Amino acid sequence: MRLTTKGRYAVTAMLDLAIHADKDPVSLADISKRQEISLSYLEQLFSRLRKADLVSSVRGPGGGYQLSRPLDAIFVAQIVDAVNESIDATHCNGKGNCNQGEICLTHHLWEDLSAQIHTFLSGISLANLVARKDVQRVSQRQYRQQSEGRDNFNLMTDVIRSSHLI
Amino acid sequence: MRLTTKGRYAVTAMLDLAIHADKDPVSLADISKRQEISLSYLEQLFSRLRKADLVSSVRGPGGGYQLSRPLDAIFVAQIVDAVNESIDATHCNGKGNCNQGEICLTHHLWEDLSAQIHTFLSGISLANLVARKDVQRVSQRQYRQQSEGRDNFNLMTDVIRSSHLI
DNA sequence: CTATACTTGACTAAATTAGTTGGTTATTGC
DNA sequence: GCAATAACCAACTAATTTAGTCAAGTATAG
Repeated sequence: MRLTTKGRYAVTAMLDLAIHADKDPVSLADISKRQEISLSYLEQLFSRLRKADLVSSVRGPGGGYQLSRPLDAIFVAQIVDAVNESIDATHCNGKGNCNQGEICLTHHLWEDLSAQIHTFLSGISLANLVARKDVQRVSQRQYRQQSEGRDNFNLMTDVIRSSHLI
Repeated sequence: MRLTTKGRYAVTAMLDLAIHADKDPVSLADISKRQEISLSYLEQLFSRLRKADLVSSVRGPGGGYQLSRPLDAIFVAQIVDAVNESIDATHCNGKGNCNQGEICLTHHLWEDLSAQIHTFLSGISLANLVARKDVQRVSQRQYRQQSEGRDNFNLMTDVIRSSHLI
């Protein structure tokens, strides 16, 4: 799990897609204008998002991209993973021949930590973000709907429960 | 909140420090050998960790670095923040003159998300990691002690409660 | 006085991020 | 059929970040 501006661009673009998609596909040119991300950079990002099966494309005039799944089935972790090469395993990769019996403190630690963050971001869906954004725009308060809020809370407690650190 | 190998190096080095510090300071040369991180790179990292007041230094022979606070008062988020320049605010920074009334979807979204992760990593202390590491080495199971586990769970539920997304 | 080890700064190489250029291919509508 | 649209694709460049090197210092223990 790597977390840089690249991931932010991807999440932002996907959220833009989520917000502006009713039925017709959304062109990258539109996203580019709205979010001020260069078109060609978006092309690179969406190439990966498509390979990760998070979006599907429609060619030709009136074409563009569509989410390939409902809002509540696409999670921030998936988006970030799709555009970032996974973090390199460094040094003694798999071989286990690390120095003086310390048995690779480096690896296990960060990989676990990384998994934690991954699990955390797997708990936040585009639906969550859209809901938050909508409400933020409408009234700045009064979000956290009954059903959505409950589902998310349950989801998060599961995340917590399945974590190893706590 | 940025999350790259740089942060991993810092967390690893700090954990090494936490494990090998009884009373005497630990030299970067030792950490360098054990964790296979170049000495000069460690020097750069510890320069920042010192400025962030996470470690204190002792010069001269037998010198080195010591944690400037107890294990349970140093959190992963602080370490990562210390070595990473904070993520750039991009485009319409503060001015609010974003395009066609969208009022900077980009910012608020990612900054909130970023804050979430920050809060999450603020819940994991060096003490947590050391405990985990110890137990992992001893028996691979049977961690999650009574008291520690409870404290952490409470801490995390607070984190969850204070979050805005869920 | 000397060895140790932190401290500082400038410099370099590699990798990643971000963007550019210049195409091609598929599709729609006239 | 033809023109416009917009996805696709690859190579190339610039900027930034990461990682490491080099070469000075300064403080201190013995």
